[in-house]
Amino acid sequence: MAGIDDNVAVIGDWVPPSPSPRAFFSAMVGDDINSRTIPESPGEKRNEGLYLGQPEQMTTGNSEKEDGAQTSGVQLTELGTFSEQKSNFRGGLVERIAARAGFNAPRLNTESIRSTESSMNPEIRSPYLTIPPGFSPTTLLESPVFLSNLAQPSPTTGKFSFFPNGNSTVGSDPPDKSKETFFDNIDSSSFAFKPMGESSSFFLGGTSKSHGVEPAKAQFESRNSLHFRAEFSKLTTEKDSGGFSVADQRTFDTVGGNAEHSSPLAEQQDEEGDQGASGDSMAAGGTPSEDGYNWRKYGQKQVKGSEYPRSYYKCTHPNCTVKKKVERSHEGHITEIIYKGAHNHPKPPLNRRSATGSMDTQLDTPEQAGPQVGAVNDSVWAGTQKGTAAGTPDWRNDNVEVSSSASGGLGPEFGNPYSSVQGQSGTPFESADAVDASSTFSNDEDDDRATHGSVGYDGEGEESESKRRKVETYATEMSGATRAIREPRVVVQTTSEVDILDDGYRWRKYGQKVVKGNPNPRSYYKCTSAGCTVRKHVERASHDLKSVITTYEGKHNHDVPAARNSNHVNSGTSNATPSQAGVAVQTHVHRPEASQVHNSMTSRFERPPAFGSFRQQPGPPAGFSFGMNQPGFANMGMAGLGPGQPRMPVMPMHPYLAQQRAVNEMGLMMPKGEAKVEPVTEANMSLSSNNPAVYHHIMSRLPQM
DNA sequence: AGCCTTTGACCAGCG
DNA sequence: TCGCTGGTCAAAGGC
Repeated sequence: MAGIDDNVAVIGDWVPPSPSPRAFFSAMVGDDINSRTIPESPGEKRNEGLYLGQPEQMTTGNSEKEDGAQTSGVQLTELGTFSEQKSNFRGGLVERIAARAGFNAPRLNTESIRSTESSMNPEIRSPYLTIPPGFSPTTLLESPVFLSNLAQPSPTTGKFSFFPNGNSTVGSDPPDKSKETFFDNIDSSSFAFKPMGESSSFFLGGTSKSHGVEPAKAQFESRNSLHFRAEFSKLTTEKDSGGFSVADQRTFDTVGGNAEHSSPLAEQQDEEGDQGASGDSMAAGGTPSEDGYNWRKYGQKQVKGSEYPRSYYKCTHPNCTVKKKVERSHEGHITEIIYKGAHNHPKPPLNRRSATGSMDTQLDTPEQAGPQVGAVNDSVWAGTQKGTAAGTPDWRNDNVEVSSSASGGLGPEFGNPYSSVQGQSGTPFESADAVDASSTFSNDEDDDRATHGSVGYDGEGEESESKRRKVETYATEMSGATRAIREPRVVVQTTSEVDILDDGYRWRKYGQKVVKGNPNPRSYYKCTSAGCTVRKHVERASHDLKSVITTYEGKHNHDVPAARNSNHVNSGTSNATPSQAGVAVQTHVHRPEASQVHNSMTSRFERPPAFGSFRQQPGPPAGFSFGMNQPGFANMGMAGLGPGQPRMPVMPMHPYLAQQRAVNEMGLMMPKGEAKVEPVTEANMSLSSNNPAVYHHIMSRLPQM
């Protein structure tokens, strides 16, 4: 998450390159994806073309997870293309990101990627594999750009600005005015969560965050939609399992979860995640600028539980107290970014770093929203993202909003950015790499809290607490679990009543318990898909009953069930999930998230980007809800954007991205760049609903970035 | 000259 | 009370 605020959100900066959110929306809304006229940069277009162009493939892609080979094949192809394209772009994400971030984002190895992809196996895809060293999912998450592209600003990055901001332009083209208008409207109204900054999803549906980008390792926490946090925590299976005690004790399958995590794949992923994260993360977190804000490194040290050194950054803005912690792998990939506090100022002009790339700009935007807003909230690091404030221009407001209405804000914790976002109100997302579900759980509690807390929590006191929580959480996760294993964890916090439950996936409730710090019982769910180890737990935020915090753990190996996809928003309820209430919005969001989670988790990103938290506002804009809500591609699909249907403009971003966006909007930390990068998104948008595939693709890309 | 990074040391919280 | 750990400070150096 961007600073805490801003966490990760790398994405934001992208704005320029990527199509503006508006464009996306517009596209989504009105036009068929195909019809869309969003201009893209050549490179981008290509990507899109690739991805988008082949919705079917995308779909297939979805299957990828499940089907490794075939899909993978497709993906590979796409990915390969992708990567290549990226390279072509280069301006591409990586570069952009780097520029933005100020750091050098490792470039993707196309080759690597290809190979990885080629491997097709989900495993192979593991973030590591997939993600080129250069990319770290984390980065993406963090990178404001990413989000920003989406339009979501992330707290961290401050990009949250979301659509409104320059992001909208993203490069793309201006959709029809009508569309634009649409967006505009949306922006203003719909996106309450702008504040979210980090939380990714948000943006539209929270999805925005784009976590996608960062999948892996980084955990994202986006609490409310507002904030997103991307945190990377490694969970140990044991922890989870052990820690996890359910009051009800029904039967928790947690065990399995743990095991799962421990699975080689998981490990790989974790590792990858780390790597990827590092890479990406670097961009995101690593470089301060990634999120569009200017950071000054004031310290670095080796943290006990962490494999990599942790760098401490302060926002250089005069009165801004936002800080962020970034862990990078030796390779330079960002493995974790934690934002603390919310920016109380708009993102600085691109200037140097930001200037670096259009991407920066974009990134910035998104993140800004998030973290920035949160200024006040400095909750703990995690909270950084809090700032999330949703995309509102006023960071501060965001915070407020966020906190108050969870919905709105995402904590930036995740940096609010990313991560931090979590906070408050919004729905935070955490995507951590928790490998083990079980572990996750145990950790989750803490984590979640932390995350959430950070973001959301209003008062400073809360912040402090939240920080602690986060810190603790992280520490716990980090240390406890060996990071090695981290699985991506995504925490999505939605303000609304909506649960993430409806994420399009099928869930089986296997436990419920009251966790410390929250009088509200937490329900544990497992994905019912065969072979899928993804788990999630859902609980109401103690501070805001309206806020639902969903934490996803596990990877990913399958797409959203078709039916569900179709359900998406409207359907509202998801299978297992109880809450449907969220209604469309949530649904979208969730789904995306879920999908994201699944995908992302699986995806190479070491850390999954936070899924979006999208905070949806209690009442998602009607029109939007759909789009907005949709955090990720998945969402899109879910949204009912069928392949044939006009997709949501939302973009086809893959879940992560979406999430990121969300986050950004939330003000969370989403990774910026990548997502943004993505123009892809746009392209993605064009993609059909098959989000999963898209996600993957995107994911792939991102990392590459 | 200014800004940022690096890096060792210091401080505070916690068990 | 001690030790550990995380977070921060601040001098030195580089760009």
